[in-house]
Order: sequence, then structure tokens, then C-alpha cells
Amino acid sequence: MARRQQEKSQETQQELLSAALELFQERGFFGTTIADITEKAGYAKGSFYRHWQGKDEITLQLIEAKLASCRAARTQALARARNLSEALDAIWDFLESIMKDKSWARLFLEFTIHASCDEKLKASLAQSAFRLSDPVFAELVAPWTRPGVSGDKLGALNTCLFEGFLIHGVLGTGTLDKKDIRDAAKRLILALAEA
Amino acid sequence: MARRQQEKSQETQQELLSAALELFQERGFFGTTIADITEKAGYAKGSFYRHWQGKDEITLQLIEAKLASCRAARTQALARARNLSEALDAIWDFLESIMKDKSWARLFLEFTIHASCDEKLKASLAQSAFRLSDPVFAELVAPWTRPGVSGDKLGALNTCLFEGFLIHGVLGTGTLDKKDIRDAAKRLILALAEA
DNA sequence: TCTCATCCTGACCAGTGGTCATAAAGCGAA
DNA sequence: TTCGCTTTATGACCACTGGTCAGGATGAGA
Repeated sequence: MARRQQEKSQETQQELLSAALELFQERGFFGTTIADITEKAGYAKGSFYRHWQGKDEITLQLIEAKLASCRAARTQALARARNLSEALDAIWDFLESIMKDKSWARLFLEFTIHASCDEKLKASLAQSAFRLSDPVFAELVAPWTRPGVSGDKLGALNTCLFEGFLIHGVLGTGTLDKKDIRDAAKRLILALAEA
Repeated sequence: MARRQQEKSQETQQELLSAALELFQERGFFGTTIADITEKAGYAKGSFYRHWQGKDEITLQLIEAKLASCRAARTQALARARNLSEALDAIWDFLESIMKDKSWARLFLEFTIHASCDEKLKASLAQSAFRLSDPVFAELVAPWTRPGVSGDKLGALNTCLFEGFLIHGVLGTGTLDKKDIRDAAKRLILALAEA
């Protein structure tokens, strides 16, 4: 059987993923080179390209894995929500869980901006579960919004506040905390949904 | 006199600035190399470093120049404002004038994220007139906010919406337009300022 | 033992930001 | 005009990046 060879390959991939994650958290997306990753994992640079096409691909994979683990909790909480306020809380619990770690916030932002310069990557990003896309948000809040209110727009505004807060966070002025932004988002969305 | 030499130097600097601006708008901050800039302007790469320490410095200069031209109008409009709503409109006129051009929005974002990885640059950015800093906003809206309301927080929230909208813009989903975000910001700030 | 597929290597490439000895040109004075 | 001196401009050079690829090592099956 060729199982052991495949297992070795998988193991290598995992080691590279772990190394990449650590380095991204430490030095950010732009600050990490592929040579850094392979060196940390104990492989030659060429090995990287057996598993991914480039830094973009491995980053996307890491981000998706991170989000997948946070999404389960969100789905459960949303199922329990009895009104729009509770639904928004579930959504913001999800958003907060993503960024509990500041280095994740930076990685998200760096990658988002980087992706915005590349059409293909932008498409992957929009399709992936990375961002809480507007239609998804619309679907989540649909049960509690009045007809005529665009759920997409509510979602986009919510995302603006969230991603703006990410920038606020990485710049480190510290004027706002988690609660401030959540309250503001809830206030805004509730006001608009009922208008 | 050495005037003609200085004039030539100034002229070179201007040519490089123009070339840099065009390229930044076209290809973004990360997509533009220093060799691109000097080549477009018709100089050798080394000439660039007579005028700036690196890409960061020339970018900061370009951004500050852009903002300086927009700030005059803002100051005038704010002086005429008779209530918080009008003041917010003046501020959003200013913000909109900055990124009327989509390529500016991307440049702002790219540079902001890039700066967030560098302590020195982050300080320059905070100090510069680049971002509508929280204290400045607080001062602008102070005449119309109730005591006990933190103008800094209002400013930070306003900035979150603005910068979140910049991301929304560069990702090009197009769910929101200028008016949506301005209305949302006004609604939020007015509600909080009067609470 | 002999193949052959898989996994891994590291020298190699073009291109990056940044440096610096050198060349060219402008300047004022003799 | 001619001679220094200063300012401006050059492009080869450096260490580094993302990415490639012929070839070496290792394991699987006959």
C-alpha cells in the first residue's frame, strides 16, 4: 500500500500549516515569507509548493478552518434566538469569537486588503465563508425585519462597523471596546430594521 | 546662485511625485515599485532616494497633500453648521471628497494596513491629518453633544463606519452607496449624542 | 533485487527595496 | 576661460522575495 507515503505527505502539510499559522500570528501576512514557513517546519522551500500554489492559498485554508470552528456555535445560537436583538447578539458573539485574538484581526485585514487587488482572490473571498456576506446576514435577520427593509444593506452596514472596528483595533488607539461596537451595531440595525 | 540647481531638484521631485501618484492610483501601493516610479518619471532608481527614504515617505506626503486640499472646505462648512446634523454633513462631505476616487480609497486602506505593522509609521499616521482622529471629531461635535457623551467614541464609531465602507468599496460588492453610509452614520451619531 | 511512483531538496531565476562609488552638470571666482 | 567645489543623477551592486524544476532519497510492489 501507498498509505504510509500519503500519511507522511499529510503530516508534512500539517506541520507547514502549523508553522504558517504561528508565523502569521506573530509577523502578519506580509511579514511572513514562504522560506520562513518551510524553515520553521524543517523543510526545504520547494516542499511548500507541493501543497499550495502560494501564500494566498494556504492563508485562505487557514482562515476557512478558523471560521468553520466558529460557525457551529453561531448556528446553534441563532436557532435559539427569539427576536432580532438576540439574533444580533448571536452574530456578534460569532464575530467576537473570530477576533478574540488580535493577531487574527490583523491577518484578516491584511488578507482582505491584499485580496482586493486581485480579482480571482476577491472572488474566492466573497464566495468563502470568510466574510459574513450580506445575503447570509439578510437571511439570518429576515424573520425579524419589516418588509421593505433591505436585509442586504443591514448586513453590509453591520460588516462596515465590524471591519472598521478591526482597523480601529490594529491601529491600537483603543477608544472603543468590544461592547461599544456591538451596542452601536445593534442600535443601528434595530433602528433601521424597524423603520 | 544655486537657484537653478534647486529648481531642477524640485522639478525632479515633482515629476517623481506625479509619477508615483499615477502609479499608486493605477496599481495600488503594494503593486507599485520604486523602479516603476523612477522609470515612469525618466530617472534612475537611485534618484528616488535623494528625495525620500522609501515608499512609505512619499506615500505619506501624497496623502497629506490630498487631505490638505480637502480640509479647507471642511473647515468653512463646519463654521457655518448650526446643529449636529449639519456638522455631520460637513464631515461626511469631507470624507466623501477624499474618496470620490475609488483608487484613493484603496490607497488609503492599503497604506493604513501596511502602517499598522510598523510602530513608527503608525505613529506618523495617527499624528498626521490622515485619519479624522477621534479627538478632532470630538472637538468638532462638542458644541452639540450632551455632557457625559464621549465625543471620542462618537468619532471612533464614525471612523469605523467610514473605513468599513472603504473596505466595502474596494471589495466591490456594491450593496451600499455613499448615501446609505452617510445616513447610517448620521442616524447612529445623532441617536448616541442625544442619548 | 529491481522498478517506479512519491516525496523532498536546494540551486536557480527574475524581480524587490535599498546603497553607494562614480559620473555629470551647474556654480562662483580668478 | 579655466579651475575647483557642490549639487544632482546614475546604474551596478547587495541581500532578499516568491516561485521553478532537475535530480536525489525513500518507500511500495513485483
